Amino acid sequence: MAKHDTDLSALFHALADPTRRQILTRLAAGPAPVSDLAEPTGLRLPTVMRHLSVLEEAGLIASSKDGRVRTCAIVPEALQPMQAWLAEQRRIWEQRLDRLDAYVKTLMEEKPE
Amino acid sequence: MAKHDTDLSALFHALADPTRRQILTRLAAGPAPVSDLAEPTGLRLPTVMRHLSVLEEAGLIASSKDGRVRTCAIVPEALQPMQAWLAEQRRIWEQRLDRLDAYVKTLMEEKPE
DNA sequence: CTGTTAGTTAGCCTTATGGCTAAGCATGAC
DNA sequence: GTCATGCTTAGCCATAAGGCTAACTAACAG
Repeated sequence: MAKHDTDLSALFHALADPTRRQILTRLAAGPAPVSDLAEPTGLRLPTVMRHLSVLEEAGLIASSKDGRVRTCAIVPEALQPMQAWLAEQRRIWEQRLDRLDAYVKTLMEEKPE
Repeated sequence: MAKHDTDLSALFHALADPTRRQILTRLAAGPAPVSDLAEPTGLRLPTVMRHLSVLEEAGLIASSKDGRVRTCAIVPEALQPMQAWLAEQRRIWEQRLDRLDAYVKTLMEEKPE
């Protein structure tokens, strides 16, 4: 599979955790040091550190240390690959929507589980 | 956290696996039985079955059994929550883009790792 | 220099994930 | 009935994920 597949996996995986999405939302309000990010999660620093490195490896955040304080910030372009994937899928999926719509409903009525 | 947070986690998690994305892409071409989905993955049936149930629990596919054949189909609306989350994030993130843009670049130059 | 503050690293624990084989259970073909 | 087919279930294994504590390092503050 192509390289951007790896990117997508890392991206989706990073976003699959509520704590990490919480951190991102917090960072949307502006850059913040690690401790500030940790506080509202109720988790310990080392745990948050790992969430941060997952986010950073996925390219969703960038960070830099000034003195003993590490400041983190979101990287807005990071969502782009996902945006692209989503747009492509919706394009394909919706081409078949009419055909599928009734069909899927039939499936779900026949056998909900 | 809200209920749709659980949904989002399940959704992102389901999409984080390349095999599962491959299956979805295959299904975009139209409904298919389990065996047909398994074949191009090179994985064993039970393994594929588990991928399918992850996809189904995330609401991304629906399936029904006719005789001994289970047919699977995508559920296009399933991407909607993700689409909504993405749109919202991009909205917030990009509000700060000007301010952040230069800042993040500074961070990354200072300390790439 | 001593003490606090902010991260960091190392290492442990438990659960989840992703793969497998082997065996089971329907259904459809003979 | 018997047998192949298509899915299902059970259970094993290795690795990854997400949490923790404890101990260490690097700045400031006095």
